[in-house]
Amino acid sequence: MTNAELSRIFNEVADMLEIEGTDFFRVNAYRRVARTIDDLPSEIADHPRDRLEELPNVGKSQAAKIHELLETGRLEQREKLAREVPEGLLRILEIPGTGPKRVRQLWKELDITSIESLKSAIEDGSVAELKGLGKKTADKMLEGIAFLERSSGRTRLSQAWPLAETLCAAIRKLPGVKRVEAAGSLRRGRETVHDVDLICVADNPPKIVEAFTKLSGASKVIAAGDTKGSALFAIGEDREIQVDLRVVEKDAFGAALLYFTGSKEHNVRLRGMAQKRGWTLNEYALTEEETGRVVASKTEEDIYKAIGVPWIPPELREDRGELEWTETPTDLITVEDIRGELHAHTTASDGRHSIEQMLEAAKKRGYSYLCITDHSTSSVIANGLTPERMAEHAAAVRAAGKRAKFDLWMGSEVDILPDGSIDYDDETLATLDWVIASAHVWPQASLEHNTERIIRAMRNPYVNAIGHPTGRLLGRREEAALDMDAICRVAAETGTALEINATGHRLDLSDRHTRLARERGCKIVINCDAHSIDGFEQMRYGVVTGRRAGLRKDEVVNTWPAKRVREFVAAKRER
DNA sequence: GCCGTTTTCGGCCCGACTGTTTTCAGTCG
Repeated sequence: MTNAELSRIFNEVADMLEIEGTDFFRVNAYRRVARTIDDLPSEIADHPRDRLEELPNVGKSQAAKIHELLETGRLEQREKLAREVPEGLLRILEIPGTGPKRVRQLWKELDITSIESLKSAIEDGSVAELKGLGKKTADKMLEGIAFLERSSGRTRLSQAWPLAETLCAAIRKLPGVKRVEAAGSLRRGRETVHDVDLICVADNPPKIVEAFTKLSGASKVIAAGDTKGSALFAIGEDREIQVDLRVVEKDAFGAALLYFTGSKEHNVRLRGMAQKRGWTLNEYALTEEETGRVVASKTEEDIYKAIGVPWIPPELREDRGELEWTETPTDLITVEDIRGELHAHTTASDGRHSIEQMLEAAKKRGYSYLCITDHSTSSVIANGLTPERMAEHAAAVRAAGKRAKFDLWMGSEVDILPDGSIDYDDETLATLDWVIASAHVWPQASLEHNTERIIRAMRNPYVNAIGHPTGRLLGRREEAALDMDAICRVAAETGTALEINATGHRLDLSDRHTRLARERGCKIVINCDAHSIDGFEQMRYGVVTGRRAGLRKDEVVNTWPAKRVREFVAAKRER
């Protein structure tokens, strides 16, 4: 049983307990276990069973449940709950604005156990007659159902980030606005976000909230108060995402930014540390409890400093030990550290732009090198290059680099075939400056087979990096079953870099796997896998993913000068 | 149900907003 499956079960048990009316804190304990499991870099099935209790938020009782699930694939408690709580209620719980109390009320008083029966009960007016509800609440539920049906799950960072930028720019132009920044999971760089949180300082808060709800792209206003507004905004062709704007006092900006950036767990711990000093921390300020004196509030730095911890970069605010740091790391990877792109396609295979156009785009970004890595023979759909076409392409690439006086490299994104062999022979590979090996098709195979396939590729002396190692596509395809620990060990041993593919729908490696790779001493390369000149813009998504793993500049191959990258390639070939 | 430089029991975040309420409950983040 995988971590993802276990975590889903614990969350499901939490939902069912909550609908049953269980004490909130007990319910929350299950959610915390789910999160702990979700965060683990390695499979919990491989953990020593007698040490489960050492995991945070896992006590005796939860350890026994994990054990039961791993041993039998079942959980007695969950099955008992499932007999009591109809499955459809879990779906109803997902409707925005509908929480456990309402779900329980609908169930007990109207015997509603599915979205369908809820819809008809709303339409015949019986929901509106329930105590504490009315027509407005019922109508909101209908809208919530519609929202649920057209926006499945979370939105990719690469979709939410540009929207946040557009909205911030528009809000900055409103009269009286002093400052506006994105907070929330978007600021923390999570691969997907649930909503967008914006924090704003302005002269006339209610006016700004109102103007915000009328911005272009706002499709529905959910709330508009004196200091807070919520609206749905269109994203892409058929998606919407909720955006919350909070207007705060100038002096409270730091406290608000900290509070609304989260994570919840980071904030809870930070508040605990403040409490030990007799202070309280909320979205307005860090305050001395007895006197009400404001200790700090204007900037995040002030607040952290007062509490006695260094400023923590947002991407690392996940309560994974960061509050025990004595100083802020100064060498965490940034977009400015990136010196070149080592994964780019041209019209020779499936890219949209020519060698020259890609070269110009790289130059424009201030890169000092670029490697052209078109597909190999087997990627037929991507117009992969036969060795003969590849040789011609290489000549064109090298000539273009010479003409432009730019350090343009010839490489390949070569397919890892199902048996782990490489699509070009060694003689062909030896002509290249840099080789990324990627698995593009994942035939149904065991974890052992998949792992062996990647490891075999890494043992090839000409393979310098593994592209998008797990093959996942956010919201569309699960990562392949792989023993990532073993892969990281062999990557470190053979001098093969693992890629963080920065493409918005990949982010593969994930932050979690990047953390594991760091622990195993692997080198990382952050690539845009650019299929057009716009593709280079995605670098920031890869970089924040790395930052979430605590990735340092020196651990990232393409922050190095070209000479050092060439030495990295040469070192593996000489082994 | 977990956790502990305040503790093995008693906390565990709490304020904004909405709707249905005449003083508050539910939801959300």
